[in-house]
Amino acid sequence: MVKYPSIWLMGPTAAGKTDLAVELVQRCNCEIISVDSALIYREMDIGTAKPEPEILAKAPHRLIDICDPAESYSAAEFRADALKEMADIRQKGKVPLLVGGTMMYYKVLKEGIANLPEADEAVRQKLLEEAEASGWQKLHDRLRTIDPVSAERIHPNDPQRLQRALEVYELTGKTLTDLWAEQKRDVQCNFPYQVLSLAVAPTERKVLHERIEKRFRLMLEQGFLEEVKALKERGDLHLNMPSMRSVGYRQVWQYLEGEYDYDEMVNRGIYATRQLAKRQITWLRSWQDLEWLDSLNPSLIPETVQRVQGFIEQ
RNA sequence: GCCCAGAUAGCUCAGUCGGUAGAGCAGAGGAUUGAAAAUCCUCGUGUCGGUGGUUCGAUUCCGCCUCUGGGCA
Repeated sequence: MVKYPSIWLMGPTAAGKTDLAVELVQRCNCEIISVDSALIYREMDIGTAKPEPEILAKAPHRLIDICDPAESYSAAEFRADALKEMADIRQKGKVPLLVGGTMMYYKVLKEGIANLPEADEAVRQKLLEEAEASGWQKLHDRLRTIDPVSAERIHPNDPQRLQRALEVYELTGKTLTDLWAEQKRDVQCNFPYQVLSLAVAPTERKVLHERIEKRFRLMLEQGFLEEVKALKERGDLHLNMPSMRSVGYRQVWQYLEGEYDYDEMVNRGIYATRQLAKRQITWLRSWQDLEWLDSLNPSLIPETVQRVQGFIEQ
């Protein structure tokens, strides 16, 4: 099978992915696809560190501003959307440059995803009510009887996965374990791209922490509070929606609700961002064939341009 | 100047009726299949402010000192 080239620029939040991508897209024959579960939302610009309109004008990003904050999106939808965008870019004779920090999206894009039912609000609500009435442990016990393999893997304290496993069974009558086995059997995951996996990050964690703090404070100066206030005033958004659970948005929302004072909100926002970065790095540590780039390397841009051009030409 | 209350993990604090101590937060490591910026798991040695005394043994009791709150002058 012919494999087309694609560049994946990964890395933790605040590492400088966007800046590097903007340089690459201007010097190499590629187009950007955003791989970011928060940039998909309209009306969420400051807190997501969405590139400015002027930047987007010279370096267009696909898959940003594709959802309303009241909507939810998923890794499976991302896979379909990204494959479409990649094919489109390829047909223009260019190379897809995927940029972002949502590691699960990358994983699902490359490895495929089982044919599972999509989220069902009614079923989720029912399971949630059951859990509130008799506890998640009860639901975990039930999962153990219908799908012991999944029950072994999913911790009783992990409501999200527990709810999902039971939801899938409720909707299909099949267990997650069986459906995953079907996915393996099908092996229809013919991902037609060769990937250059790059990850940007400062070598030292301390440096990343400083950048995160500085950026969060800058967001507040740029009017992050007002942005969240406006979202809150729409009246149709809630803290249990994926959009409003995003790092920073959740903490500002809770501050606006009076749950804690301003300084506490700033601290919590910074902590949440650092913790996000840590989880992203955990994904990257086990990523196959990853090439690390140092955010602080003074010749980061020319070296990366050269690496990317070399990859595209081969 | 006097009186009272504190001083224990990076932060906020609990505790030891005398046998060298533990929570939350932070931090670190890990997991990750339609919410993934989500959700979850694991990880706690620190001159218990300093210094003398009592004691087999003091972070714990007593004295003095230093610092921080609060009160009285």
